[in-house]
Order: sequence, then structure tokens, then C-alpha cells
Amino acid sequence: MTEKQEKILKSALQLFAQEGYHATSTSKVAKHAGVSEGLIFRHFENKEGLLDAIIIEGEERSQALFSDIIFTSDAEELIQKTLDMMLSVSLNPDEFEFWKLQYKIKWETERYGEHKMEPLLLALTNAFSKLSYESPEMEAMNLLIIIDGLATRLALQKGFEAEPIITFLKRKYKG
Amino acid sequence: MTEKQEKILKSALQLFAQEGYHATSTSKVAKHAGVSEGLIFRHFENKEGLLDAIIIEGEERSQALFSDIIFTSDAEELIQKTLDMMLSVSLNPDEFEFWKLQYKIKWETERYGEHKMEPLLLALTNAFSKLSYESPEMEAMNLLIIIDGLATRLALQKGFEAEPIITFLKRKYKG
Amino acid sequence: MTEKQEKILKSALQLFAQEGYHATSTSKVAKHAGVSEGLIFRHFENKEGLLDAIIIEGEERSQALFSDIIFTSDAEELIQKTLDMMLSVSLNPDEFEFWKLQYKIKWETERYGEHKMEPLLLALTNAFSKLSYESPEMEAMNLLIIIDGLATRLALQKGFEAEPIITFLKRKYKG
Amino acid sequence: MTEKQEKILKSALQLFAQEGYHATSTSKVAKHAGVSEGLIFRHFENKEGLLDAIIIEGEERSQALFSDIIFTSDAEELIQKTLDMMLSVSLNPDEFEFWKLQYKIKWETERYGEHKMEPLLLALTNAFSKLSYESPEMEAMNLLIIIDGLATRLALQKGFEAEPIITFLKRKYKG
DNA sequence: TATGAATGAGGTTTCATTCAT
DNA sequence: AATGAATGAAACCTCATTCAT
Repeated sequence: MTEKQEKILKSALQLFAQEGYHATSTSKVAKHAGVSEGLIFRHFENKEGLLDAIIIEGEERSQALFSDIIFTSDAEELIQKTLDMMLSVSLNPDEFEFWKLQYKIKWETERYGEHKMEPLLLALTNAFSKLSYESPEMEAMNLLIIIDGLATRLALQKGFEAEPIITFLKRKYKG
Repeated sequence: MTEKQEKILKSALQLFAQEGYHATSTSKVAKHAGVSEGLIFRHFENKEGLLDAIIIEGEERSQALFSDIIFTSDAEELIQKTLDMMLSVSLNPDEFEFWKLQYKIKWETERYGEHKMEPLLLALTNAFSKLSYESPEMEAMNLLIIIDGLATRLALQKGFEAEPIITFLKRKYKG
Repeated sequence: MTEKQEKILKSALQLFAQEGYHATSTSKVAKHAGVSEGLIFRHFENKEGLLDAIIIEGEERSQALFSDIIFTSDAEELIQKTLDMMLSVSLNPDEFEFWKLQYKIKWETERYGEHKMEPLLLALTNAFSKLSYESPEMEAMNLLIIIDGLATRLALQKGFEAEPIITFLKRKYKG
Repeated sequence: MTEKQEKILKSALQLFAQEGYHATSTSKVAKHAGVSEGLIFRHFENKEGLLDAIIIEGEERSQALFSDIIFTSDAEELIQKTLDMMLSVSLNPDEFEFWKLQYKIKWETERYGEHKMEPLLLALTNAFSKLSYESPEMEAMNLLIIIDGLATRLALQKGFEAEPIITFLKRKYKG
């Protein structure tokens, strides 16, 4: 991956996250990256290829993020870490932008990356099971749904404060 | 509102919900509505004006939907009705399309209609308060976040089954 | 000529003079006249028909303006009156607008109304002849050219002061 | 400036001069220049940008034309050259088209390029002063107005013969 | 690898004009 | 006589993509 390739990818990530995929033209990306428009096509073939590259990078980043959580053996800690992840997203602008893009793309292209979440779902189910919750699968699913909801608020509701609600949730799941 | 005006609005609603705002051309809307493209601009001035009209109509429909819930005096019933609303959305294709559009637009245009939700937030807070939950505001907010999360899954995850998780939630909030 | 017909004509005159023929849409004219767009076509058939009506009206007004000058028997007075006409145009906003339109139309449609000017040319030639100028035809033509030049300045040069130069010319032609 | 850029500029100049700015579509310009329509916008951003480019080029050409006149030290010669310039315009189709466009644009966009003429006005004032005319400023202004009038006739009156009247004027100003 | 001129299809919008009422 | 909904063509402009250099 050359330096310019990375610049393009970074600019695209930023612009797609800000304005959306369809609303961002390749020429905007090129200008923002300080690169000729043709270069985008040399490196990524397509505008869609550029999107794919971003998604693939995202998949890797997601996995890295999740793997730390998934391999936590203590059930309670695993749940706490899941919620901490959202807190970290809400506080770190870089992570935030990255997450926002993931959701934006999902909504614009209507492809929900279920497989990305599945390991986390299983791990959470297992955790709730260990903690003898009555319906572990449902509890796990519920938590992931909460995460989707939180992401929605974080991305779209200006001035949304994530910290209080996450603290509330963390306490709730502490038992 | 003439007959053709309504056809345009309906087609736009459908297409925007399916493909997204930016990905839907005015000519597609016109063709789908069986109308000349110019007519869109005569009636709605802009593509954005068309979107505005849809949003305004949506606001009205949302209010109608919520008002039934909000004016429920029994606290437990109010919460159940809130969840039932989501069930109804998941089962009724018309309602589903309408909700999906609301979220799609939010994600594409980055305007979260907080004011639309505020009355429901207050009503839920009040309900949780009556039921002597410890943090009624947080409980209410959490439920709304769950709704956003459910909407995300419903719209984006192919084959997502809403009924089990909603049933689970309903039981959970029954005490 | 009905009341609405006159309103249309007046609005068109004003707008064509301000913005030009091509830059003025029939809908703008209709709005400005407080009339439905269809009515323009009922009364004038075409946008061009509207222009024609204005030109014809202009021809009549021009003739009225010129005839007073042309039938002046005293040679010197005739020349003075010709220059006075321009002074009057420069001072009277209504007349000014009317003249401006005539020139605008000429430039946009490339049809110079020579016939309109011809009687004045002859009268001036005759006058200069009586006053024993050496080349009466050339003198007359020159004066008409000055009038075209004055009209150009009046219409296009913001803040152009017509009075001093006209006074100068009047004195010059007094002998 | 690439070859195609120049072709566009040249075609636009020609067509704007012939038909007027508003009556000439960008697609007509593109076709005439043997170029894709998009290229116009790549190079000139706007239809107006194209016009601007033409005006700027015109400004430069005007200055070149005038500078030769302005720096003539002999007063009588300066005046003669001013009139000769008009003769040259009337005889040279290329120059003629260029001048016509300047005036067409002025009338369609209502921006009189006074600054372009000012140096000539000063030079002429100075010349008439040297020749001890009574009102040098007025004489100079008058001559410029005659030029505007001549331009009007040349452009708009089919079959107008410039030579006789210019010869007449040249003799007149010879003393 | 990198540029930037060039394209063609398609996007939004405007406009003159028609027509049912 | 008058309206205003409706149309279709054409206007200006954007965009993803290609290609010569």
C-alpha cells in the first residue's frame, strides 16, 4: 500500500462518513487526498472498489476490536468490555468516524454485516448463560441491539451524551 | 393536493425507502409515478422540496402513531404499547416501509428528529417513575435506544425476526 | 385591449428592459403581472407574439415622439428638438425604460428599425441643408449616430450624466 | 491553454456574437467546437465562467488595440487613429466579430466596461486640449459616444456603410 | 506510478406551450 | 376570459470512468 493509496483511502473514509457514499464524488475524494482523480481508478478500479477496500479494512479493524472482547474468559467482564467499547467509540473521534461510516454504508447499501457480529453474539450468549440469565440468547441479542441503537444516537443526534446511559447499563448488567 | 401530486409523493416515499435519497433520480420517481418529470418541480420546487414534503408527512404520521401510546394512563400498558408498536411495524409492510424511510433519511441527511421522540421519552420516563424504577430517565432512554436498534436490524438485517426479541422484552418489562 | 392584457404588456416591457428578452421567462412575466401563465398565450399566442406586441406599441410611440420633431419647420429648432428628445429620455424614467427596451431588443434580435429613423434622417438632412452645412447627409447621419451612442451610454454606463454632453452638443449646433 | 480549450473559447466567441449569450446553449458551443459538453465545465466551471474568459481575453485585446492609439504624441494623429480604428473594425471580419460581441455582452449583461475606455478618454481630452478646442472633455466624450453609435450601426443595421461617415468625421476633425 | 484532459451518460432544473376545467 | 395542472424538450451541470502522456 503506497502513501498515496493510503491518503485516498483515508480521505474516502472521512468523506463517505461525513456526506455518505452517493453524495461523495470521486473528484471530491481526489481533491481532498491531494491526488489526481485517475489514480483512484488505477488503484481501486471503481468507486465501488474504493468502498470495498474501506469495508475490508473496516472488517479487520472490527475484528481486532472484537477479538479482545471475545476472548475474555470472565463473563461479567466480557459484558462490561462490550459496553466499554461503545464508550471508547463515543470518546475517540477517530474510532467514532470509523463506526459512523460502517453504519452509513449499511444504510446506504443495505448490507448488514451480520457475520462481523456473530462471534460477539455467541460470546455474549455464552456469558449470559454462565451468569445464569434466563434467556441468554435473547439477552445477548438485546445487548447488540442496544449497541446498534447507541450507534444511531451517537452518529445522528447532535449533542447526545453517551456516558450516562452507558454507565447506567454497565451498572445494570453488574447484578 | 391533486391526484398526481400524491402519486409523486407515494412513489418518492417508496423509492427513497428502497434505494435511498441520493441514489434515486427524479426521473426514476417520475417514471414510477407515471408523471412527467417537470411536474415534480412544479409541485415541490426541488428534489429536496420533495424530501421535505415526505418528511413533513412523516412527522404527522409519527405523531399520530405516538399519540395513542403517550396518552395511555396505565404505566405498564404504556411500555407494552411502545414495544407493540415495533411489532406492528415489523409485521405491516406499509408501516415498515415508512419507518425505514425515516431512518434512511436520517442517516443520509444527518438530521435526527429528536423533537419527534421527546414526548414519548417523557411519557416513558413518567411510566418508569410510576413503576418505581430506580433511574426512570435512563430506563426510558434505554428503551428508545432499543427501538432505534430494533429499527436498524429490521431495516438492514435480512431475515431478522423481530417477534422473539420483542416478546422477550415485553416479558422483561412486565416485572 | 383588456385590463389584464395591458398588465401583461407592461410587465413584459419592464422585465424585458431590465433582464433582456431571452433571460425573461413567460412565468416571470405572468407572476409579475399577477396573471396566470396560460393567459399570456391566449392573448399573444407566443412569447414572440408578446415581443411583437411590444415592438408594435413601441413603433407607435416612437412615431408620436418623432412626428413632433419632424414637422418643425425651423431648421435650427428641429436640430435642437432632436437633442432635447434625448434629454427628456434621460430625465423621464418611463421614457427611459421604453427606449432601453428598444435597444435591448435590437441587440438581442439583431433587427435595427431603420425605417423608424428614416423620416428623422430626412428631416435632419433637410435642416442641415437649409443651414448650408457642407455635407448635410453626413451631418444628419452623424447626429443620429450620436443619438445611438448616447442611448448606449444612458442604458449601460451607470451614473452617466447626459445633461452636460447634450448641452454641449446643443450649443455646438447653434452656430 | 490546451487546443480544445481554445476551440471552445473561439466557438463561444463566435456564437455569442452571432446569437447572443442567453440564446446560445452550452451544447451548441460544444458541438460547434467539436468537443464534449462536459469539457466546457471542466475548463470554465460555468457558462458564466466561459463568458468571463471571453471578456478577459477581450479586455486584453482592447488594451492592445487602444495602447497604440493612446501613445500617439501628435494630437491630430491621435484623433485620426481613433477613427481609423473604427474603419478597421468595419473592414476586418475578425475584429468586427470581436467588437460586436463586446457590445452584445454589454447589452445582455448590463456591465459597461468604462475602465476600458477611460485611458482613451483621457488621451483624447489631452489631444483636443492641445488643439485648443474650447471644451476638450466634451469633445473627447462626444467622440467616444460617436464610436458607440458607430458600433451600434455596424452591428445592427444591415448594409450600413461605415466608410463615408468615418471619412466625413476624419475630415471634420482635421481642422 | 501518476497526471489531468477528455468523454458520454445521466442528473436536476427551467421553460414555452397545451389543455381540461 | 381565465386558471393552473401537466407536458416534453432542452437547458445547465455533475459524475464515474478512460486514455494519452
